Amino acid sequence: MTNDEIATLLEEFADLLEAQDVEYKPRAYRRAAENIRDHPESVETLAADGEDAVASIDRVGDAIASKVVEYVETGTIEELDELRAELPVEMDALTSVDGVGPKTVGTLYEELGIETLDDLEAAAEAGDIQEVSGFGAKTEANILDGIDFARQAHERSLLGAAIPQGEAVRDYLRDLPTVERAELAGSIRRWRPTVGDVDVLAASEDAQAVVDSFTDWPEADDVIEAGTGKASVRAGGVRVDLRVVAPEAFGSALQYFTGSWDHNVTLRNRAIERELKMNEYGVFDVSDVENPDSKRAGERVAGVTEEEMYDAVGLPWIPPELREDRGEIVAAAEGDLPELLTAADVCGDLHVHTDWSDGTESIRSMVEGATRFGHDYIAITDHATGPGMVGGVGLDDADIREQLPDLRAVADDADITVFAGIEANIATDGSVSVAGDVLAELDFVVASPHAGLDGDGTDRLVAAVKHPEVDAIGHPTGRRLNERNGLEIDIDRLASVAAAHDTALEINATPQRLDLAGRAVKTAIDAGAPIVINTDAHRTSSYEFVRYGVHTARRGWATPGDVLNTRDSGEIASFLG
DNA sequence: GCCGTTTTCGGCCCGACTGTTTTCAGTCG
Repeated sequence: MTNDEIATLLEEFADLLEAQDVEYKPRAYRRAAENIRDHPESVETLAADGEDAVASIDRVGDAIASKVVEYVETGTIEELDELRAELPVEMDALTSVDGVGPKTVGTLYEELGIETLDDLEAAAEAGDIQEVSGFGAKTEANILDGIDFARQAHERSLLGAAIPQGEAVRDYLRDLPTVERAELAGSIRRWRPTVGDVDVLAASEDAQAVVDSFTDWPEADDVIEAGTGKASVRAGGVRVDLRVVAPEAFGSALQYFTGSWDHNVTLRNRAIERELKMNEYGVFDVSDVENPDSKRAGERVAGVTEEEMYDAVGLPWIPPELREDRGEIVAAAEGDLPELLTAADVCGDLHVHTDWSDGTESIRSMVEGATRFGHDYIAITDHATGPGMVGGVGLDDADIREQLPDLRAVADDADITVFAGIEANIATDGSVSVAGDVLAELDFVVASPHAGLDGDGTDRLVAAVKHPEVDAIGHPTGRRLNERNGLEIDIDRLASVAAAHDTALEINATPQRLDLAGRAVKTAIDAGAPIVINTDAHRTSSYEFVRYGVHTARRGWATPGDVLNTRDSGEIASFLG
């Protein structure tokens, strides 16, 4: 039972309550759900320790904690079942239709008995929906339009898919003569591993012209809505939201729409303490204002740039990746923000495959590709055979010894340093799939879990960390975004052992993985464990994924000094020696 | 239902857009 599962259940609870016009509770359930989903430990495990342990999670109180424990123990929540019986609808599916929320679902069930997407489609096609009070022909047509999109997976998009789309629309907007500035905003600017949509912000004196050009964007498949200051389109299965603001409010809008929500709440409270009001239009001095509730009351003291916004509340600018309300505002106030690493700091890739295992290119081709990419060194780490290596892609000990002379020969010719390595498998008992004397002949050993990727993996990984020949743990949890959650790991314990044994923990930059995640990276760094950012490239075109790893590291507050492969090849060699 | 260097009771972010409305409700971010 994953945290995500529990969170989804609480969100259904919230929707059902909201459909019945219950006030405030829905928000309480949603905030609890969000914090449970993001909780670093397994909430199922917490629940075994009782309600108090669950209630220790922020925004989770006694009532919700007892429901979570009930769910973990019995597999069901009585009160939720009662709500479902009163409103027996496929809430998740129905609310994924654009413009349909819990209240609409409630009304359509009461009036027309609609329970499923199929019911909804049939009612819309029959013209029944526009007969319901409060609904009209237009609403009915919009619902019909949105059903197909809702049926297609309404999963969140991978950052690796959303970023290229976002950058394309951003650059398209920047090229418009009416646009002064354009930036991505929202979770994509914070580089969250998955995003619900692409948010883009533009500064212009002529909002209507920008909206018109945006809806004409050649890559847009469909226009969802278009107003005077904002518009939404679908492009390649992703929803892209545009907002246009006046140039003098670009900084405040960018700050506001970048979020996170919790970061902005903390920031806004800090503003209130200083008799300031902070919103998407700027920072306003309301110390002399009788009614500060109106949205632009008081003298405007900031808003053109983000730097100005933070400066107005006595803070330095905070990088978007840190804006998750995990202590960044306190750190900023005390001058303790980390000097985050950048893509330019990374000078090598220590996890690369070739056609000796499941890569698509030769050793030489991968080395040349890395050279063109600008790396100073790489480690060739083909798969060793072992659990999870199906179809004979993995190298056995004899294969590894056979590959080694080839590898050394390419290395001798190369313009960059080439380390001879292997990606060994970590079995469920923590053993490593390659003989110790073979590993000892290699320069770099990354050990990774590839099978049995559920349950608690801490002991398993700790055993691998302690192995004398293992230099790094690859994709530690084994998660694949939108597919599987991977191992649960006590990252505190793993990291402290890793620190003691000088074993690096990998941020695997493959967009489907991004493993470790930012929050775990921060814990690992705090414990003193070295981090290594690798692409796990199976072809030369994948070297560019390194930026997703870099920004994941930034989400974990990483400085260049925390990351192994910011060091030059000589320093790497001595780390390995 | 949750939470508190304003608080254990009385508040909960708020503005834009849409569609349906005679002044607003629902959705969304």
